[in-house]
Amino acid sequence: MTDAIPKPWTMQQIAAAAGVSVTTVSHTLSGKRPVNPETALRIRRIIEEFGYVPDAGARRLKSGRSRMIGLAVPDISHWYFGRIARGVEEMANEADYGLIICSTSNSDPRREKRYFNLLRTRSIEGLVYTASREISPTDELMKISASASPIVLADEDIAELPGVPSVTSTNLSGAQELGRHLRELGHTRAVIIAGFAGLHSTVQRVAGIRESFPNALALHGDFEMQSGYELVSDLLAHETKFTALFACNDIMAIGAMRRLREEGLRVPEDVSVVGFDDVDMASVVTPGLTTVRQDMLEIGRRSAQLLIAGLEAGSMAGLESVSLPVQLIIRGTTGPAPRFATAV
Amino acid sequence: MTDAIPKPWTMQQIAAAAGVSVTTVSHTLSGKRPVNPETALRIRRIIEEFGYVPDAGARRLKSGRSRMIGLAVPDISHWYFGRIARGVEEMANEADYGLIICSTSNSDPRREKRYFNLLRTRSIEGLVYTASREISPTDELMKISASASPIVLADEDIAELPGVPSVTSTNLSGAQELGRHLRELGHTRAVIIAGFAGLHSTVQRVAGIRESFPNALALHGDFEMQSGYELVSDLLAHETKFTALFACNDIMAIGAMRRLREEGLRVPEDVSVVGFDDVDMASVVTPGLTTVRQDMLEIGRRSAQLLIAGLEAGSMAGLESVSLPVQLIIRGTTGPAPRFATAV
DNA sequence: GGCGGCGTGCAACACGATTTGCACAATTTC
DNA sequence: GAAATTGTGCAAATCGTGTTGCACGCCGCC
Repeated sequence: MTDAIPKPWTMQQIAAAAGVSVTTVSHTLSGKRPVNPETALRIRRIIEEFGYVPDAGARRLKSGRSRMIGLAVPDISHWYFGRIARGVEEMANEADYGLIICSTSNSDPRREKRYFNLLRTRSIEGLVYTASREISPTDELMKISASASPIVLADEDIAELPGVPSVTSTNLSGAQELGRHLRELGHTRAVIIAGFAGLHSTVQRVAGIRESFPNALALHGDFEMQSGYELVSDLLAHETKFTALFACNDIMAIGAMRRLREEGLRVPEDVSVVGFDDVDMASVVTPGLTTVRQDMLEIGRRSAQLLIAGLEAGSMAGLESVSLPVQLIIRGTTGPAPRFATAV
Repeated sequence: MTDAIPKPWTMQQIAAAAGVSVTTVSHTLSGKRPVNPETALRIRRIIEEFGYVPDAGARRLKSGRSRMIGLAVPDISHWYFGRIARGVEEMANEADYGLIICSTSNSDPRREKRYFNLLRTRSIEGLVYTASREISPTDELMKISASASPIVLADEDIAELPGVPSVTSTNLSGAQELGRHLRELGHTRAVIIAGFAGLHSTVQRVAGIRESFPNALALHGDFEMQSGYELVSDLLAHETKFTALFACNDIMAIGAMRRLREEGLRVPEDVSVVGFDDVDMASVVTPGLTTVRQDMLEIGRRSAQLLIAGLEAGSMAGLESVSLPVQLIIRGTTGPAPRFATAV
């Protein structure tokens, strides 16, 4: 055991080295009682020399506060959730909280339970939760939120959880703007590649588009590229006629574009395509994807802010949900509706 | 305080409700001593009913083990680091460890110190560290690794840290393959958009390319898209002649392509472009980017595996660094060298 | 019947940091 | 000069769990 993992110093040892009691050491650190400046200096020097840091577990046990919050995301390797994570991390750091990120693998119930247990074991004081599919009433989330645990929903609103504040984008108005944009270009037939049917955000986006295209055909996918690709295949197999395609997120839009192109259809000359989110890829594909920009970083920040505010207040009651503005980004995938199509 | 944050149950309370001592409750949970099956059942029922979960902090304090590991990444919102994170998370979960992800904001020293302190405070038992820039000898990392703390380097090898195991890709052979590929296409003049000069991975990649293009011009960027864009601008401003461009990562390659295209240069007809990593964007841009695929997920997994093995063994000594194979992915950005250029 | 062994449970301590009550000295105040 | 105040430090209790030493009752064995 030449390279055994080192044991950290205890306050006891520091006190012994300085020739004082642990109380004095504790007080020099917390400043809750005056300590002789001379003694304090000696103690500080020894702490510095030893590289002593108080044990977090013991501290939490005594104080009841872990100064840690959690973030549950379906898949941290998605840019989209990565941005949220970064926002949460920024705010947490600013408020001097640590962050535990939990990848729930698209809401695998076993993992989810595990992560909610972090809340029960007081490893974390609160949780920022991002849902990727609909919430069923039997969910662990329902149980834990019913107990007034400190939870904030990021990026998704769940009607079944009335006491839980949320931070979302104004999905409806974003989709409305997209609809109007397509309308102004002369489009009359639009299809929708939607997300999960039970998600509030999806419902809102579909509703927004339908204000301009009341009877737009809507197919439901899973937000992944493959899904956009396959749903377009289905549409083509049925010779469905459309000049505009709205995907509920950019990734599906990009998958859809690929399939359209394989079919010999040009974007935007034959079909205009729009997405939602403005992920990093959206500006990189050619032509650039017309979409709606959500500020995921800000969603993360505000969620953390809300959660921490609740923690400091000792209660989540009275926290108001936030809805952030979105921005229409017009790039190259939208153009005037082709003549022949409007004539069909 | 109608919605005050609820206090969890203590083992004490469970014991009282079951009419036994805490010892008996503890033993029914741990199984370290036999408990009357009848009593055990009663206790288990009450635990279930109350939703009791043992306090993690107290447990750690007593056992000395937190069953948590940390992951430090420069920016969690990058797909690249997100993949690593997911791999680490998968393995950690499998081994029943929790994961704390720390975004170091491109190695902001203040944050880094904060995260290394997680190690010192025993909040985490070990750390998977991914570096984004060179390590200077004064770094906090040097200090902490000198104390034989449980650390594994993911995605980067640091020569100055001899005792710290690492998990990397075979950067050299990947770059060699790229070089040979370009050579076979008839290219003779290549430029290199490199990464940070102090990174081992960058050094290896540049060396690999130079085996085929001994005097390739090398410019250093920061791995971001903007940097690829700007360095190509510099090259163009000097009317530098080249028919092949190697970027040390895909993102810079994509930035470079954008600038080339703005200049009216076609990819791959006028200039062949290759990247490194095979990020998700690489297959989405048109034409698809020829690159070298690294298995970031596996890098994450193996790093976590290595770290956890060290933790279970009680020592990091004797753990061997891992080098994972890479794969050449030929897409549309590479083609035969143009005639006129080879004649220059 | 005495003895050892086994099953079962309890009281008490340990983990490391914080906090409270108390003691002792030095100083100030009337 | 006695009393009150302030500064400084210690011992001990506390947080919730895990573990150890010990006790009690029951069985079987000689």
